[in-house]
Amino acid sequence: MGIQRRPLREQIREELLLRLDRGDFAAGKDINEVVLAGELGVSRTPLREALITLAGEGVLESNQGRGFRFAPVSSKEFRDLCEIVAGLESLALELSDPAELQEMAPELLRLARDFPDPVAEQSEIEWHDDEWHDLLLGRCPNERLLDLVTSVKAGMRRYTHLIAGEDTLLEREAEEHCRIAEHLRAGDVAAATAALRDNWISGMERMTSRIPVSPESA
Amino acid sequence: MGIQRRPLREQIREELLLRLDRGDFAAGKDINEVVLAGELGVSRTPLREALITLAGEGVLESNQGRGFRFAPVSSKEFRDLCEIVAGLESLALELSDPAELQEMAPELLRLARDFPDPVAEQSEIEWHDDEWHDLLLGRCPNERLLDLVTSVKAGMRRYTHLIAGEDTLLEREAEEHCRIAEHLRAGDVAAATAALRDNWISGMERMTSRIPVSPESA
DNA sequence: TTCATGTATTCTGTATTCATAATTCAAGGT
DNA sequence: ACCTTGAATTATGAATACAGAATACATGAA
Repeated sequence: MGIQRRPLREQIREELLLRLDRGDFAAGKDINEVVLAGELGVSRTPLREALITLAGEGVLESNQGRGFRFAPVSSKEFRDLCEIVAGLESLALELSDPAELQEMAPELLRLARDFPDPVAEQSEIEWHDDEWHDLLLGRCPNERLLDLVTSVKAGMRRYTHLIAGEDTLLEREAEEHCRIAEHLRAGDVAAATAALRDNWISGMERMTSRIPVSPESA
Repeated sequence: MGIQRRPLREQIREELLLRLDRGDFAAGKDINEVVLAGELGVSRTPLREALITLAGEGVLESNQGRGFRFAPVSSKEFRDLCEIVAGLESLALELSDPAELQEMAPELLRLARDFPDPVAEQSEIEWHDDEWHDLLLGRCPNERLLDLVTSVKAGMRRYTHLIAGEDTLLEREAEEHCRIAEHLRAGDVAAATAALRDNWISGMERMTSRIPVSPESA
């Protein structure tokens, strides 16, 4: 094992995203830096650095003099994010080597069928889903594109915990992953790309009804 | 006029991008925070905040214990960035209302023909080009997408000053803008999207020979 | 001469302190 | 009763201080 020596700001960022997944933070709620820094056991400096990073990713908003707040959720923004990720992941697939995609198709199919039990931990399900997408895109030679996908997906984390515990949605997700993998196995990248787009668009529609109306309208 | 009260970190970020356009910084060169903060007349705190933001946008790299450095340029990365921007701008165009696009086509055409003199300031040429693209995409309802485009383009600023002073390139750029605008005027968004993609891809090819070999290979 | 090792210096990463903008609350006036 | 105004409080934005890692340098041994 290697001794991990990473900047606090990165560890803090990840911890905050984890808490976001757990639904710890009320969207739209202002963040008190002193209190949060105390909870995390760090000083305000690296905390603020993490907050600034997250603001850049769209997870937080910052207003002059009023500090940071978790950006309120809205179905509009969620749809926007889905469109972006759909576009980016499709692009990544198009830029990948078709031969390599075909090569890893069986593995993708296996993983898609091996979807975790609906009773499994929510976090495990999400991890499995991320894993699948990461494997799918991993061969894309455009590294910046992959980084960008990761960053945009971080901005979607505010929404993922809203979908918790819907068995039918899970099954459909697994189904769609299978379909994508089968297209790849058949060597039809264009069809796989289209299916991937559908995967995000349908996910968007499935989710959109579950997003509470913006508490901003008050 | 309103009194401007913006965080120092934002002003610093812009100043650094400006200096980048001027080619002030040697790519790959380490940044000395104390020296740079002194030059800018600010303390290290807001400077570091700006550096972290720029690192998130891919303009800078950060290594634990060694601070920040301007990410070295490489034709590989430039191609990656062009692919991304081509994809994002195309997507933005597809998501825009075709009717509105057609409506503003004449304005786009006018601006494209009104390209600045080749003898004009490099900064003015770049400004004009950005302006054109901003106008083209401005009607896209996906705000997050537009923010993302802006952010990715910031990461390309390390490359723009390399193209300075090439008349033929300028002419071709203007030509391509005209073609895109004409497709829009004809109501053919698909053709305009394809032309926009070509605009970035050809820009990539025009530029790629001018990028010095990575000083990293040493 | 060259390589290794110990030491000094430099600079980053983090904590702490300070100044000022924003908010809250209470008192006074309409 | 309600609105305005101003003081007190709170929290952010920025500057400074501090500790430790990384680098450079010099000294000594092979």
